[in-house]
Amino acid sequence: MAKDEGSVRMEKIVSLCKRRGFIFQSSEIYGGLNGFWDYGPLGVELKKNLKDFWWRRNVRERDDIVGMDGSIIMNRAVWRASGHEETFSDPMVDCKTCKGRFRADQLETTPCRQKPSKMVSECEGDKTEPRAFNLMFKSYAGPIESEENLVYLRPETAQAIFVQFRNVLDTSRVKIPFGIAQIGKAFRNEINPRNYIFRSREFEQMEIEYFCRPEDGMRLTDEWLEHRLRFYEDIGIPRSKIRIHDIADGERAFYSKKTYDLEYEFPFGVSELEGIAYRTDYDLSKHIEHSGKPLDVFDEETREKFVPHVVEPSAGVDRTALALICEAYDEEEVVGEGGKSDIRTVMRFHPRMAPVKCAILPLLKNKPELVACAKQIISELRPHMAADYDEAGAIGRRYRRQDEAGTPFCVTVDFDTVGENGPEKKDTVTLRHRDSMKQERVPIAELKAHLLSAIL
RNA sequence: GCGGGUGUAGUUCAAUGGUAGAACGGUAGCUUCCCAAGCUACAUACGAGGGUUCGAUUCCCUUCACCCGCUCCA
Repeated sequence: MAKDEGSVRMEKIVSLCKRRGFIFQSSEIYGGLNGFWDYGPLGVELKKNLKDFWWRRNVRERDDIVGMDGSIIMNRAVWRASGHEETFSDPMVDCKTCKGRFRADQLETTPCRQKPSKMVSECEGDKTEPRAFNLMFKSYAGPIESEENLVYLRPETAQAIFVQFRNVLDTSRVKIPFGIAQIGKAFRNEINPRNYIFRSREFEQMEIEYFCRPEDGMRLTDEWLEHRLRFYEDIGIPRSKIRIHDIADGERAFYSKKTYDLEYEFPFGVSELEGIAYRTDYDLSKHIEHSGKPLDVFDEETREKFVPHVVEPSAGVDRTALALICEAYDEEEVVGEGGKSDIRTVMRFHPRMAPVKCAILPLLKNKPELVACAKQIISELRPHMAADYDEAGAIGRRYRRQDEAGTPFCVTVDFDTVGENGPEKKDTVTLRHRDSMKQERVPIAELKAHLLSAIL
């Protein structure tokens, strides 16, 4: 069967990610582990840029959102209250006819609800395939592997925010409406991880729980939608590549009154990057019920207490990083001076997301004055941005290397820079632009400001 | 989870029942080199385990991983 365009493109992207050190298979030398991935030197920079920018936009640049960083392992009661422990149990089969739910391994011994003379495995009911609901990884806190010590790796980051709601409210002088933001790992024991890093068993989320008055929930959900779409544009994912999926009544989680999924057109299909869910007061109410603690707030206007409602924009870090990679990947035909053409592979990251912002290249490595000058320049840039130094091979080869890494700027130090060809061009360098391949002459003194303005 | 496919240097591929070649890439050196294809040298691979065999990268089995389709995605 012929491979479709998306598969071919995806294979090229996967290959480049390995070749250039964006993404590796976890524990690869031992054969890997299904559903787990590592980020290499370039990948970790990309992911860090994404998280840092998200944090800047949603925490640092706003006065109504504060951050926190919850532990991955929490008291088991958290997951009882949230409903995860109950819902994520053993593989279950639902019967659409009698509405019963049965353990898949007990179908032969469980009587049918409607025809108790028959077992579930024999009745006529329209049954689903067995579904494994318990997606939570288990471990034990403490040396004894006992039921009392059982803990879960969190399957979502949100609960850490809900259970610390009171502490944040009491210590940070925030007032409704306000949000708590968090970036962190979550774990789901997915039955079949798929699509490269898109669905993995260990992943990172960046999400906000935005607490508000009940009457503001719907409006704020729409406001967050716009805000989040702007974010994606600001990291280089155009609005035209994002599909907004307004989840219909009946398809949403039962506690949600409104949910938007933001989906990106990946080469393997349109898939979710982020969900913006109006979760009402479901989560806080559940924790009030289970913990017995007052998680409501006092309304100065109405002189009444109420449980805040919450709007949750929840984005997948790894999925967004993959979207950045997919969006950036480009091949273009370049015709050289001799009429010879070749394919240039270039990662067109937004400069703000690019793993390396700038590469400093001495034209020749066996000329000490060029090398010394280049090293001086990079030492001045390094406190301000990720910069790379490369002296190996022909200059054109080095440009192409940086193209595959997605480095937006290359700075070349040549004999003019060190004043060998007269004083006019002394202390200037060639600034080469990744996307256009155009070059300009820039004074070294202006370099830092020039680059910083482009990558902010 | 089911079905199909694929596993050989970093990547993309080749060959072979007698322990493997290439291209690109990488490293080192040469080079007044500004868009990969100038020169020289070097390094690097049969996913793992078991079986058949005098001998297995090749055949068989198991397993792991990846890809495609279905399923699933509280």
